[in-house]
Amino acid sequence: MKRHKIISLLNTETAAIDILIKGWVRTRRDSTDFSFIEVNDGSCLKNIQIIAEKDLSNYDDIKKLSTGSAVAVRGDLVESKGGGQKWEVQARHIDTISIAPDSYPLQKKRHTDEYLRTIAHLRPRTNKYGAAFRIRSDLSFAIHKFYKDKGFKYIHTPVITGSDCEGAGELFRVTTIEPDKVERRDGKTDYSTDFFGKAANLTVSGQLSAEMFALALGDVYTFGPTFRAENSNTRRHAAEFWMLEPEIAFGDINDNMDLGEETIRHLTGYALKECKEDLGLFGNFVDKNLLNNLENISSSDFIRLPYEDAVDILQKSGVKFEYEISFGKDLQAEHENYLTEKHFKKPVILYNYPKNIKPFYMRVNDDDKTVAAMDILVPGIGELIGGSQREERLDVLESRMDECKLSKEDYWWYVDSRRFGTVPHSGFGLGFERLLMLVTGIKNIRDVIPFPRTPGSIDF
RNA sequence: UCCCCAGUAGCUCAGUCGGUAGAGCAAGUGGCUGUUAACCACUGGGUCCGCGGUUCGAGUCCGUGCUGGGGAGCCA
Repeated sequence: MKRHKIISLLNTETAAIDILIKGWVRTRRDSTDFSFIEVNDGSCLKNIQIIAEKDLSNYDDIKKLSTGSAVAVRGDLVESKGGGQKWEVQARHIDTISIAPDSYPLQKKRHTDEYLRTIAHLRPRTNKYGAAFRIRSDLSFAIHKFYKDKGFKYIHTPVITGSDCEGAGELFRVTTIEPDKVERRDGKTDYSTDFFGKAANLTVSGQLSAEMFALALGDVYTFGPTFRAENSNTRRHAAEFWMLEPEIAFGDINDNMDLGEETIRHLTGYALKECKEDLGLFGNFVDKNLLNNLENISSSDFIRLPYEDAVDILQKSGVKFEYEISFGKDLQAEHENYLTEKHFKKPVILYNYPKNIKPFYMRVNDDDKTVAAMDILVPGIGELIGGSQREERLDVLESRMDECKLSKEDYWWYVDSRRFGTVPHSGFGLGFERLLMLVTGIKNIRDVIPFPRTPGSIDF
């Protein structure tokens, strides 16, 4: 007999005879002649209430069902005689699949996020984390749907890369050489005997590969794990995280800003529409303003501001910042927060940054001072998107690589793409966990990824 | 990596001036009840993060290490 998902039973309009559910006991309450058992199967936030009468043959066992135990219940879906729920299951048979001992760490009360992080293998069984990871699943799907509907092709870019200085932070080395057998040549590690015959690393971005495919398939995107070995200890950074990276052929910086804004607004709108029940939990218990904030983000235009104007606003704000801002300096967190949380109180797209603080591949503007970069900053999180129009002119790209002291030989294939049919193109990276933080109101990135990897922490 | 805060029962926390440990919830037992974070009574439960020091005496003060959290930098 096929098991029914609890979500479909709770959403049904009609009673049903002889259904089967399987799930985990959240709580049991005993009455004189029967027990109430609340069962959750992960298909939705809500539990279904099971009525187990004492004339069931294994009623003694049923009264031993503890929080966390697994059961299979056959019975009838009937209208509930009590308040609080429309449907309940009048049980005919309850099979105990497994009993959780009283050492089961999840109790019928609120736990702190810090404690739940120490039992990350069990935390998806809580209401809050179940909801967070259902939303994560739904928004992953929404990304694919959104880009497919726009005619973008999904590209699987490599996780292991040979280019060792993409300019986006520290790298995790990939090697098969035993640490105590490392050979040295000219004072450096000799990778010629290593698996790939040269140094290899986990990718910090699929962008360079994605650009090659944008110049072939038109509009493309990548969506997968990314690795940074930075010793970052903040609530916004993880060593392994997921990044969405679209790349638009023939698109300029304005097309790029349009796509970034549309992506964020679409995904927040999608969550409001398709994840109502789970999102409601976060609106009630995590951030009372969450739903209003998401409505505002999804329904109103973002601010677009050249970097130079942002510097001007910050300088004239009268606010005493810890770090002074002036043209040529990167914005500090306090500056970003001022713009998104105090001055505009909404997402802000900053563009045309000074070229000295941005990587080699960003397109140099006519002023020769700035590049066609754009960051999307959102309240509470900071940078959610970073992107740019790419430098498509061979001579400009090569001279920028020289300025940044990058080896053109190592990037020969990247440079090659500017020789053959080069066209203007643009793209960005969106931190998926940061998007989930925005959508759920969860304040720590470790709580929106199933098993977080951070400096000094790789349990589970 | 730097700055700040914290670590006491299974969980969340209190612990006054340095005088040898407490609550709520959870668990166990019993009772009651179409209940719904059920309720009532009773019972058990402690390496006060580790190490060292000061002191007649340290959960409390000092040093140090570890772990966790917040902020900064790096970035998505």
